[in-house]
Amino acid sequence: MKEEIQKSLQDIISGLYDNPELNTDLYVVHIQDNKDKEHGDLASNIALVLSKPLKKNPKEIANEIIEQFSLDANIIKVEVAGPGFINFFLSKSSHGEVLKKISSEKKNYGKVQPINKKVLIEYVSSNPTGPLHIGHGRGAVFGSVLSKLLKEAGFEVDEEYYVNDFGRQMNILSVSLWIRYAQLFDSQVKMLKNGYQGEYLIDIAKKLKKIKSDEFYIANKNISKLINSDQEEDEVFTDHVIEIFKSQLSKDFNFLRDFALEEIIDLIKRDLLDFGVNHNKWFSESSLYQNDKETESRVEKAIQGLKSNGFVYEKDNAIWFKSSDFGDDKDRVLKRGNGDYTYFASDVAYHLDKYDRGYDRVINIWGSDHHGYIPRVKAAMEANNRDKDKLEVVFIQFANLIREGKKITMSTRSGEFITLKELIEEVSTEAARFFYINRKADQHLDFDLDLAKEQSKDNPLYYIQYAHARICSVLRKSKAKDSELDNSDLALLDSDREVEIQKMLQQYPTLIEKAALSSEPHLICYYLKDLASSFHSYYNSEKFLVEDEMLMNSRLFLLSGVKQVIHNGLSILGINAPQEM
RNA sequence: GCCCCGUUAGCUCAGCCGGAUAGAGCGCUGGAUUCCUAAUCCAGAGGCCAUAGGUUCAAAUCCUGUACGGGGCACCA
Repeated sequence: MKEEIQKSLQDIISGLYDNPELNTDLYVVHIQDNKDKEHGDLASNIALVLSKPLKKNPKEIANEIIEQFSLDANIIKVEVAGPGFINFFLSKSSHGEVLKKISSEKKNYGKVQPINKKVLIEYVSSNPTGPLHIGHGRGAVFGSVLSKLLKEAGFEVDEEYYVNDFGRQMNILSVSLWIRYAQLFDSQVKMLKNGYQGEYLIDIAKKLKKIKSDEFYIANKNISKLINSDQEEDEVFTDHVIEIFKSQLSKDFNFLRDFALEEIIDLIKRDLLDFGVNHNKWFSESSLYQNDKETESRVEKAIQGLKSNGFVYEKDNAIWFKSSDFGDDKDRVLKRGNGDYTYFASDVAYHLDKYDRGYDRVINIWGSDHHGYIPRVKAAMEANNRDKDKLEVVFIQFANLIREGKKITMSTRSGEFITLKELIEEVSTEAARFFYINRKADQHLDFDLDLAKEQSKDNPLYYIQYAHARICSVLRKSKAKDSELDNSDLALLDSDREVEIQKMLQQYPTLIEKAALSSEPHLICYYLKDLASSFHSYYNSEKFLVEDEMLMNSRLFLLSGVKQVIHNGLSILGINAPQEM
């Protein structure tokens, strides 16, 4: 309906005012939904916009336009109001079209035809050194909902997890695992101060013991003494221990590392799956460093690319990238003085790889603490002759957990964090997903654990789900068949509440499109709350199982539309719409 | 110092690609259930949209400054 009005207005103004001085194609007619019923259903501000270029009174323009506008069965009245708005009044029966559409499209209502565009969303990508904790939860939900949303908007989506399985932290993880393992034989062995303290490594150590018995321990027993001499958090000492381990265990050290890595990734994958998060691609950082006999690794190639464009230099034994040439605060190190590549070096190679895989959009979902990181990555893309604007980064602000009105404090040090798994066990996957996504991503979020568990209208998720369950219940009792509802008389749905609900249902596809384009899935939550609220009002004001079968069927038809849209919206959030509660 | 983000009802927050009288939930006050799920609904009170300018026919919305609050600025990952 909007599109039709827009088109005919566009035709009218180009007919009336188009001339060599004024190209009316430049003025896009905007049609808005009106809040106030007095103003009709839809309105256009085009006369106000054209007032200046035409040097004419907007009301006069509006009147000229509506003279040319022809009414039909759906658009029953048009008028000029206020400073020059053109208001459109729709017939009550015209609102019912949306119900037929929903009824025929069902799950696909709101879905856009494939647009043949590919998008890569990289998210979570937490270090594989321990299980996911609640700090990762928000990004995880956001990424998975955005993925569903973009699929709904017609994109082909890949969801990727970048595994940081390279470098020093992997070594520390291996050492930590060995210590946990050694502790199974000698409880006197102490964990490194800088080691990974979490208990999950004990479980993994037990598994290791099952496979290797005491083999690794006996052969390297002497290291325990060295470790126990660790008294303070000294990075140099930690590196020293790593070196000893590497030389003494040699091949076994790699085994240890691979074993720990595999176990932890397994843990992460299980947690994500329980949380409704499904990455279809897992990208290993260390693969960027593999080189075939003939070619250099992707990291070396990436640096070579920067170098050949003249943006690399050497200083203090390190290799630097001149990111300051592209607006970054300062230059960044690619390869440290000790010969190690930095994380940034990996990231340059990784992003080049993403670009070269042929996506139309590349989206990163990062914790907001990484925002200072954008300039250098974009600089690296630019320096490699790639379009820096292709990379979109969404920042996720941290979430606080609130219990009994108070913030729960955590320290990631020493492993005292609440895991994602514990959160899910406490409040359920669905509540956790909803509460994480319910707020704009770049805003602080207070996650109220008590509210998430509450079963009342104060809990917005229950409120929405309850609306769905209530409708299911009515439909069950009515025993009405879909085919009967399809033939109901839509003109009977003419009360204010009924019209309002039909309008809301009509807005759903626009909402999905908007949420997808702006990467703002929280809009779905707000929409669903509004829709549920309108339904609950309606439910309390009308009776549905009435004698008059035509009336009953038309009302039930409306309810089934609401039900379908709640279902579709929740499914994008990865949340179930219950038949009963 | 530099860079992000915020400031809207007592509280928690929507709205922000400019549109007509600024919204929701909680809390507060008062009401609704012989009936399809009261896990619900209805009504009322409650606002200089931080502040000062600017752009515009029109600003909570766009631009600039200021104040206050949160976060970030590694040869870490």
